[in-house]
Amino acid sequence: MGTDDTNGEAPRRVRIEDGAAQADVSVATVSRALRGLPNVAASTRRRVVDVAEQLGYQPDPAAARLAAGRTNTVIAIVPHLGSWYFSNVVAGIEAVCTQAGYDVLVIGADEPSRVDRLIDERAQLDRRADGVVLVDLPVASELAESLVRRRVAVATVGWRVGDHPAVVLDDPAVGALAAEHLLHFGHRDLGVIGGDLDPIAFEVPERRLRGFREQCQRYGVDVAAERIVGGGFRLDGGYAAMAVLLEHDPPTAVFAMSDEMAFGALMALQERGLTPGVDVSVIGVDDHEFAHVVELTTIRQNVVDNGAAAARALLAAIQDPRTTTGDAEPAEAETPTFSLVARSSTGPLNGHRADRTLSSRLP
Amino acid sequence: MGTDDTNGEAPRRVRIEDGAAQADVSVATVSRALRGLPNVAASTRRRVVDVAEQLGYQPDPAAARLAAGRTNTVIAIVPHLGSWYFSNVVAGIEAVCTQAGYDVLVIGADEPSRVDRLIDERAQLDRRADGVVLVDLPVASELAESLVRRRVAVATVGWRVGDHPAVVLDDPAVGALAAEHLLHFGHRDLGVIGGDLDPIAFEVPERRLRGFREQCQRYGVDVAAERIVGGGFRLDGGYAAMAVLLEHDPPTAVFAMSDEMAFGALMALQERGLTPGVDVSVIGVDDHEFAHVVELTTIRQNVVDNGAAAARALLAAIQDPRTTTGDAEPAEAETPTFSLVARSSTGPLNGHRADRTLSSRLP
DNA sequence: GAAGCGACTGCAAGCGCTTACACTCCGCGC
DNA sequence: GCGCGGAGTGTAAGCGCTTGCAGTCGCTTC
Repeated sequence: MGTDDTNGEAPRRVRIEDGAAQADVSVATVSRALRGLPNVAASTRRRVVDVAEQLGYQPDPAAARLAAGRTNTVIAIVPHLGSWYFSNVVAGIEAVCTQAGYDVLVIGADEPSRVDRLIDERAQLDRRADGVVLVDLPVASELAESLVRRRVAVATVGWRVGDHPAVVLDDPAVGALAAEHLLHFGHRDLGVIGGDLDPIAFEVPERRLRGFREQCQRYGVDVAAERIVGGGFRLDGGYAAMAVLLEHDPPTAVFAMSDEMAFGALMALQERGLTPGVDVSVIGVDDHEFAHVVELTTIRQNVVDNGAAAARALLAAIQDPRTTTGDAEPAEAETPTFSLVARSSTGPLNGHRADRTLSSRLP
Repeated sequence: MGTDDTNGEAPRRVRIEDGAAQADVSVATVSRALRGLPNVAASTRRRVVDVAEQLGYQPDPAAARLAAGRTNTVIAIVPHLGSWYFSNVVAGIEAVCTQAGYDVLVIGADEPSRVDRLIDERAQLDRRADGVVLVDLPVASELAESLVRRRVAVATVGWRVGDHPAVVLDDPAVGALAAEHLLHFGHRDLGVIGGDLDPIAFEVPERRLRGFREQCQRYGVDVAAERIVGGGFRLDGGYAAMAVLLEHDPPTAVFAMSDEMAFGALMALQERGLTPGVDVSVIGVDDHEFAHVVELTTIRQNVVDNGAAAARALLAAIQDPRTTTGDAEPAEAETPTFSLVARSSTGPLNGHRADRTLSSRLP
């Protein structure tokens, strides 16, 4: 063990015993005082905190982890780090966790197989983190349980596993709201752009579609199967899907299950000289920051908040002692809100552009 | 220390000594064998590796960190996790580091002050990671040096600090290429949308502008100061900037320093019934995935690769023993490549739409 | 006034690894 | 035939914390 290699004049690290000596207490007391544990006299705590401050002492995370068996770390596993949706979810998770003093480890699960392997016993997730946020990752619930058995809290976004805290948009309601908006405008020939988030199958499209259809049925409207086209939740998928929809017997209004797909759909329209909201109405989901620029009607959700809510629920689960004993109340996360944001990409069936103004264009 | 609380039937962890016993060697040998260290007989190594495999043994990272003083962790600090550019850089970093067996910790430095505080001695970055990637964060070089003194390798993206490995686009050349493209089309009335990445001042806009102007000068063209407008590298900023440019004596071509700003600029044009590439040419930088959809001419760079390259250089620096002794060769990172991607948002001065086809529309 | 009880504090045993150092062989040179 | 060096292995001392347990001490409570 290098005791004193003075080559790079590396600053000597302040250890807990330095603080203990300085404050004239034992290391145990320093540890307790600094972590806000009970059974420390107020005056002692003051003194210790002051000394620590003055010395610039902070406990070594590795040592603390080893000794305590807690890592103060949260892992965020997302299908694809670079995409708009996931990166915003991660941003929300990071903000909350960092604030709470937790480190955030990110893992991109670009290959689906990687997920299982990750959560697998081997991966030692339990040695790395106190909790994991699974974002839109359809892991088998046995895997989640195996995590919990190993004392790792689990929270999910967009996907529900067992009764772990989950932040899941009320997708059927979102679908219904989209349908209602289009139906209300008089549209009866409806198309849907949705489909799997390739290569990971997940339930969101199905749920949104269900709500959409149910609402249509209330109006006695049926959505033809050939008017439901997959778009893979990506821009080019939306573009291609709209092209398919326009090919034969085009709908007058289209529900795209994400804004990115809606953008692609809009491009396909424009390329054909069709005006969104007049010739064909398009509604998306998310309220992506580009949506207001292209005047896309959409159903807004706050993606960053979704991540933050999941993180909060996760931290609560971590800190709830009952979690480890297995008899915890399922710590339910806040349900995300959503709302319709009407812009000019949707309009009444007969294309009356009416009194629509541009006032809502830009912030 | 809880020795055996059988409440949740938590699986007993496999420790190194289990492997040692099983393979009939000492723990030291197991440690060496598993980490590929020398001085282990091939036969012994085989045996140990097999046993570890069979037992599912993997060393506890916390214990390894504490004992070895290495963390096998890399921290990525970015201004804003949710933005397209940064999240893609992070994706590149994550891919490389995970591949190499390093954990990736992310920190969003949304408030600029947070950066200094982070790198500050207090923050114990050295106890958390072996290396840090600073993405477009203009930290003072003293801070970087203080990190190095504490044995933390540093690599940067978009910004150069001391002679640490840096992945920096040749911004003047990018500016020049943009200028050349527009000038070549005959444009002489040029506008620029650039400006600080608020709230963090950094050099990129300045460098791109310099190259742009120098190229213009070679054509005897001058860019009027009032035609250089800040856009904050965001979509709405680009929109607003284009509005300003159009207000009075509009340029015939505009260089937007990022695609996001260019998208905003395009919207501003369309809103006024102006056709990009005909009435006003617009060129961006990045080749954002939306660029090909709106037919934006741009200068492509591979953002994910930039992150990956920085990570590779960082890992090399971490593993290079000279780094710690201070006399390391500055491990230079690969220089990112860039290339012009011509689409229809730019065109010849007099708006001849010529033989442009839509063939390059979508993949 | 003795016993009892909390509130504090300290002692010391780990947590599960890594690694300096010591040791044992074995082959080889002279 | 002996010494030597190097390869391979083991021993054990930490790494810097956390925490169970065992006090210590000043007050209540009968």
